[in-house]
Amino acid sequence: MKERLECEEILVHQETVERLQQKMLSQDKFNNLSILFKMFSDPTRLKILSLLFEEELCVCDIACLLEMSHSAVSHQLSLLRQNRLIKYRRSGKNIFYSLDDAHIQLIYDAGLAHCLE
Amino acid sequence: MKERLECEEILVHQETVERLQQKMLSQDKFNNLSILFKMFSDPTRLKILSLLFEEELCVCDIACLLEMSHSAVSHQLSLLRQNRLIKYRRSGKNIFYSLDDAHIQLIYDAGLAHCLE
DNA sequence: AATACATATGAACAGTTGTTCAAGTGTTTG
DNA sequence: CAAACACTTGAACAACTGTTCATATGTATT
Repeated sequence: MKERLECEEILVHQETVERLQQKMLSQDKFNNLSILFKMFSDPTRLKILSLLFEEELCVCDIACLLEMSHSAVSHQLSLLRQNRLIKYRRSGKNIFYSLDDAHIQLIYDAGLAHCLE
Repeated sequence: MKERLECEEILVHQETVERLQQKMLSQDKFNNLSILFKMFSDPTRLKILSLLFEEELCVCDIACLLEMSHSAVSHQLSLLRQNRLIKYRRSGKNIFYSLDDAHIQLIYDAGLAHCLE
């Protein structure tokens, strides 16, 4: 705390800091944004999303493709659903998942472009 | 395991699964991508990045703007540096950080666009 | 109605993450 | 060169994350 005050008064580029302070988004927006990116920060969820870019799939299909238990997949789908990245529809015994929003693929693609340099 | 085998042989859309299997990226790529997105999955790091989009800043500036300890900021900067999102240059006693790659802002902006709907 | 099936959910547990505290660099200034 | 400064680093710890296991829900079939 003492550190910070010294810094603020003596060392820092005062005008720069004040200008940037105005521009900064609210804590809430940063929190929401971090939650969105958190959805992309796990390989299992990325795999699921990449599959759903191609087409609608049921839990069973996804579990097979990922070689994971239905339960593990279902938990991840639940997270993606809660955060509005995907939606679902029931068809008889199956539940089909698909993307909820075209933005999602844009975010994924922007990340992938960076990774592939 | 038994569950999965049953699924693979009886229930799943066989052609769909096989086709998607071909298309899927390697585990390595998914891992790298998840690490990249993990950098965006914390509000503190998002704040830092958003500041660096505007201009080069020293640790002290950032700590002031975020009202956080130098140490906490430095740890986050270190992570961002290790993962090549930012670079730094020393100038006397100060170390100035800046973006390492224009892609970074594209990813951030794609996320923000989604959040703001 | 009873059973089987596809998926969901809750609890529990190991592994990871982000912060703090204390101590350590490297640079400038007197 | 000693002190002050700007920043980094390592250890430690609470909080969070992702998986597993066991159980529950809802739908179709018999």
